[in-house]
Amino acid sequence: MSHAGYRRLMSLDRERVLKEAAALLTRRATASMDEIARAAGISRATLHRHFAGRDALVRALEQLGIERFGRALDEARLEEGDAADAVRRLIDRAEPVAGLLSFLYTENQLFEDEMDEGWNRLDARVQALFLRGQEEGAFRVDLSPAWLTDALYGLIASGAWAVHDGRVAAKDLTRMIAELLLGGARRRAER
Amino acid sequence: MSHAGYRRLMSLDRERVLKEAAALLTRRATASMDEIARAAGISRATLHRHFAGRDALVRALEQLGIERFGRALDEARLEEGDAADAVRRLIDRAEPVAGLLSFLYTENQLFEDEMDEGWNRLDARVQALFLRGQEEGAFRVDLSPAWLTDALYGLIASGAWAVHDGRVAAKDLTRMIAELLLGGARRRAER
Amino acid sequence: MSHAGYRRLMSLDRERVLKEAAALLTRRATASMDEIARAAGISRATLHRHFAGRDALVRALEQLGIERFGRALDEARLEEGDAADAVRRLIDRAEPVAGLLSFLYTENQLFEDEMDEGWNRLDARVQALFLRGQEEGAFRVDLSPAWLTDALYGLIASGAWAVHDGRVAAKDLTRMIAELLLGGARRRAER
Amino acid sequence: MSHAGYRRLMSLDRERVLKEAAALLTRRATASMDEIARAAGISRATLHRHFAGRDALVRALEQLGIERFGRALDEARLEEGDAADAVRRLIDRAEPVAGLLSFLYTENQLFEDEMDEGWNRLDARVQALFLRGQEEGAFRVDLSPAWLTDALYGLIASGAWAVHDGRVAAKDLTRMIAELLLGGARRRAER
DNA sequence: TATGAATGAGTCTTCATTCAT
DNA sequence: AATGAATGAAGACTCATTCAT
Repeated sequence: MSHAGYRRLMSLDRERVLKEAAALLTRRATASMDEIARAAGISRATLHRHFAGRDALVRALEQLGIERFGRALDEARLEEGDAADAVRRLIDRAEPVAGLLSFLYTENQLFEDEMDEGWNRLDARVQALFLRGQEEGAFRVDLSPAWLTDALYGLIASGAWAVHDGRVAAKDLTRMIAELLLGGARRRAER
Repeated sequence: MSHAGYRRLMSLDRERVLKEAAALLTRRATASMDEIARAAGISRATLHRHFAGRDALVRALEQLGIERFGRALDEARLEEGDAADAVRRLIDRAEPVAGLLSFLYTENQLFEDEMDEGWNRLDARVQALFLRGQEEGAFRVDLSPAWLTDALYGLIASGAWAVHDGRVAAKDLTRMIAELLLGGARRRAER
Repeated sequence: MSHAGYRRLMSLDRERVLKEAAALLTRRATASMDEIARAAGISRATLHRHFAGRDALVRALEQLGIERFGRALDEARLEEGDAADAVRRLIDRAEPVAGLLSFLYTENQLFEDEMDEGWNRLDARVQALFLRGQEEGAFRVDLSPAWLTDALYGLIASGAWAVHDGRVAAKDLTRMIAELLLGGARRRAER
Repeated sequence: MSHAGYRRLMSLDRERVLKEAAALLTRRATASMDEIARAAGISRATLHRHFAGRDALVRALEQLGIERFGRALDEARLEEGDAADAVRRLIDRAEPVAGLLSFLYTENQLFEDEMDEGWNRLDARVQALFLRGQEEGAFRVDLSPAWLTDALYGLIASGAWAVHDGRVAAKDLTRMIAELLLGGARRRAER
């Protein structure tokens, strides 16, 4: 087997382990390295060979989260068409990444100040969407893009919990988040 | 000092420790018993005398959280006046409890199914508020009270983070949450 | 109240506590100071006022054990009459002290070498009884008085367990120990 | 080294640790996990890897004690030949296990009722020996097999102590126990 | 004197990590 | 490269003892 082939295999393996770790840690943030290893079907020692330590694993998950959220933003084509529709697409695509991002957010309270560069870039893209909506006259301007962005994250997170706990049907999730974020709870005169 | 005085002091002491524990664990959910004890200015052993173990401490915090949120609901007078105004009062009062509730929510993933009776009662009161708003024609009916309730929690949580991270001014918090929850991001025709 | 009266009261109290401690530790050698205090109906702190520490308590129990066993020897009138009958009386009187002595024996493995003077005196009295029996021609001489003494202790201890676990009736205990110790298991030609 | 070799080593290792633990706990029942680990030449953590906790270790020692005592019974060939001779062989073989059994007996006061099945089987074999002796007319019938069995244990235990404390010579032990148990202290007319 | 409260010292246990095969 | 074994470090918990009232 070629050297490249080897590296490719390793990479696939690593990705699989990462995926399992994400799935497990998303459910239980305090899962031990042992549990993670077992969930991935490898030994603790091997897990440590893939990721130098717990921190390294979390950092790798961070990259995974950024990558996934980045892809979600790409797929949502934030710059195209009606801003409200773009928000709807964003919610739809971002929702599967909610658990992972939520875990990373909680986990990284420690490293607070050294917020990842990559993350900031993605965050800026979301804020830019809300800014565009305001500039186009679609969104109100008395709520800052930064707040609308944070609010979006919060709604996605609580929406994910609501589905997980069975209080909201999975198929309604995107619509409920979008409707609330865009239109709010108050009844509108015209609609 | 009288016997009653003694008992009162003990109670105050316990409450003080609990408060410190809440403050610390809200900031860092993984704080050790040692850190908690030091934060409260007592020894680890004394902490263990007050609360039989970590679980007991968390359960006591649960009661504290429920008590505080209950008081917030009382003070917000949910049954009085305009439903939208009641929501505003609720946000204002609930916001200081956000951190604690958020911690408890995360911590109790383990005990998931045995959700506290007391908590359910409080949750029902919030849902009842949204239902009243819908019945009075103030709130839209295509978003369930359960979801509006979860959304409120999510917005309060992300709002608290936004303030904590300096993205939103503390004094604006209540208004921003209320405006978004009630009116949404979309610009209204009439305003 | 007179000074002597005070001391007398204290002494009574102390004795009662000691008795409770003996009863509890005989059952569970690892009982904590807390349990002992509660069994005696006083606080841990008060227990510590009576006995400077756990060691002091055990030493006091040692004295109690020696005193009780000494009284048993006195009551058995070891020097009087038939040696075999004296052994029977000894077993009968010593049996209630068995638990306490057993506890002390186990507990004092640590202090091994500094065996109590008082205890040695009592032990010597028992050995003297067996020696007398040998000299009078009643007991065989190929088993040393020291071994017969140890054997007696062992049989009393296992007898106490057997009663406690319900394998032997309490009323039969003295007879069974005495018969075995004196006559052995083998069937005799003449009897 | 082969895989089988690996597994065999592990097993040997575990057995060695168990042996050291038995030796230490027999001498001092309150030895800490740390001391046990050091006695076995491993770290506390490794000890915990071999035995999930103190309870698990004690339970493993229980199995070891049963196994050893069982082997002693096998080697004593209780069913063969003269019952008295079988008792002598039993004492000779059981004596090395005395310390361990004594420790287990004391330790398990807590679990009292759930006496081990395996142990009961062994106990029954000893009782059966005494019953056989009675049926063959060799042993007296006014002392129950159950009591003779308990008495045997008690004599072995006190004999072991007597040797340990230097009151009886190790080489005489078996004979002294056997003579006392079988013939008693009283001088026989015929001999 | 008696006791509720406090604590230092120690034990058990778990975890992330390294080692040796 | 993968893994069973080993371990240092750290956390939870308990206990005997002391303090302050």
